[in-house]
Formats: sequence, C-alpha cells, structure tokens
Amino acid sequence: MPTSIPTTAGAGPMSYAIFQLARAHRAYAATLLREMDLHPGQELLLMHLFDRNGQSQSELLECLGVDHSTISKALRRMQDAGLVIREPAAHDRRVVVVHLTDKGRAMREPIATLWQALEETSARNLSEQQAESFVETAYAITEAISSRALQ
Amino acid sequence: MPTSIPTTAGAGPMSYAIFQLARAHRAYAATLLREMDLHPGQELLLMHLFDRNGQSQSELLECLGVDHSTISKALRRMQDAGLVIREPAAHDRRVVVVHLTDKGRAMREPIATLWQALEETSARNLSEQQAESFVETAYAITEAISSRALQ
DNA sequence: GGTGAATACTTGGCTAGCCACAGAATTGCT
DNA sequence: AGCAATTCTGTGGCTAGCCAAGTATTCACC
Repeated sequence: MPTSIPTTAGAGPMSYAIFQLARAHRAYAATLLREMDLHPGQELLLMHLFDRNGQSQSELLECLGVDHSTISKALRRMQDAGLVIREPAAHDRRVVVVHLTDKGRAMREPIATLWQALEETSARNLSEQQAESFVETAYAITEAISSRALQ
Repeated sequence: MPTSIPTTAGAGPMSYAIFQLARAHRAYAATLLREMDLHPGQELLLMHLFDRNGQSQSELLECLGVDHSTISKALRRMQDAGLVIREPAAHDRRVVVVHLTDKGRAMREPIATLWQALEETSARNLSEQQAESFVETAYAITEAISSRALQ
C-alpha cells in the first residue's frame, strides 16, 4: 500500500517494498535510539559487545558487515561518549580491543526494551505464521544478494 | 542464516532480519548505481520524474518520504551532475520545479535494467508465491510502523 | 492594506556509510 | 636474517539522512 510506485520500478516490486520497509524501520529505530542518546548502528556494536566483551574491531566487523572505517569512526565517537574504551592488544599491537564501560553496560536493558518495542510495532497485524515466514524469506533474500554480490 | 544474532536481539528476530536485509539490499543497489554514476536515492528521484516531469520538491518529498533537506541537497548535486534543472515556479516563487535534462531522461533504461537485476537477484531461490507473500507482509509492516511513528 | 501564520526551500552541523589511501605491525617466504 | 605480502587500523573525502535554524514568499485574518 505504497503512496505511489514509480512505473520504472514495475519490474521490481519486491525491491521497492524492501526500500520502503527499510526506510520506515530505520527511521523508527532512529527515533527510539535518539531517546537514549545513541545513533543508528551503535546499538548493534554494543549488543555484540554484550555477548562478548573485549572484541577487536575486525571481529566486530565480521558480525556487522559494514566498512572498517565506519566501525573505527563509530567506536571513536562511542569512546568520546563514554560507552566503550579502546586499547591496543598486548599480543598484537595492530589490534585494538574494545571494552564496555559501566555506562556502556548500562545500555543493555534499554536496548533490549527498544528491540521489544520495535518488534511489537513491526509485528502488529501479523499472524505468527506470517512473521515466521517473513523472517525466513528475508534471510533467503539476504543470502541470495550476498552470494551474488561477492561473485 | 545470519552469521550471529546478538543475544539482546533475541526478542526481535524480525527486526534483526530487516536490518540485515536492508543492508545487503542497499549495498548491492549501491554497487549497481555506482556503475552508472548515481548515488543511492537519486534513482528514486529520477524515477518519479520519469512518471511526471516538472514536479516541485514538495511533491517529490511526499513520494520519497525523506527529509526536505535531503531532497534539496540531492537535487543540487544532481543539477551539478547535469541530470536535472531546478527553476522557480511562475505561479509561486517559493516553489522550485524540477525538470529532467536529456542526460537525466537517458537514465531511464539503465535504471529499469538495474531494477530488473536487483529483483532477479533478490528473488532467486524464491517461489512466486513466496515472493508475493513477502511483499504483502513487507507493506503490512511498513504501514504498521508508519502509523505508529506518527502517533 | 497590513501584520502574523503557514508554506517552500536553503544552509549548517552532526552521524552513518562507502572508497581510496596511508601507516604500523605481523606473517611468510626465500 | 631480510624483504615482500598480508593484516589491522586510522584518516580524508564524498553522499545520504536527520534536526534545527533561517530566509523568502504566499496566505489569512483583522
């Protein structure tokens, strides 16, 4: 039920739907993140650190899948904000290990609440079967794109 | 089949899937756009102008759903690139009307091809019924988020 | 007609994200 | 041991996208 699908996108209804969904979802997440003084993407870094503290940027990179410079800059800002501390690793001085601060750790509950709100809002009006099938298809598409993009 | 879902995202599998899909889809679209010297988002502006040339920024805004300033800046860059021309409207000098140049019009076929490639890649490994159901659910989620975000 | 409100757009400032380049440290190979 | 290749990170420069503030024009109401 988009306001208007451009004619040129007629051959790509699914891609257009993904664009629209991505923008709405991202915008809503951004407003929720804003209330806790986080920027989009930073919550994902924190969440991976919740699971395993003291990861290197390369390890975080692998999970996140964004450019290394994006991670580098985001972590510097997060250090400035007092969320994490970066320090060179002892065994390999190229590596920068990232540790959560108390302030960073304190974001765990708010972030979990955010994800719940995001999920509830998104899944409203959806049956359980619909939601499950959607997630499955979303990952199938992601995989198709990823394997294609590499080749 | 994500590399690793953070524990904190456990309550939001659908939202996490949307994030992953959005990033992969956007990145792939960006590489395709790069080959034709376009930046992400500019193709959507062009596509709406293909359907109706000479729209004002406000009209484009309504279709796109992004911030005024984003449109304004993008159009200035697109004018610098020779894709469009902006000129004040005769009936209301506040309004800026956007017209395609020949170079802008020439992007129609390449963009249509891009959408086809994007769609084919995304829909690979998907049955027709799966794709259709996915699009339907995607719009249902978009709508749920949009109506929630406004209130 | 004149003044305040609404509309249309621009600009500045911030972050996310990408590419390209550069620097430092480690690894590997001869 | 020494030199090249690889790895890990940082920086600069660009666009997308947002918010906030500002400008100009039109509208609306007295």
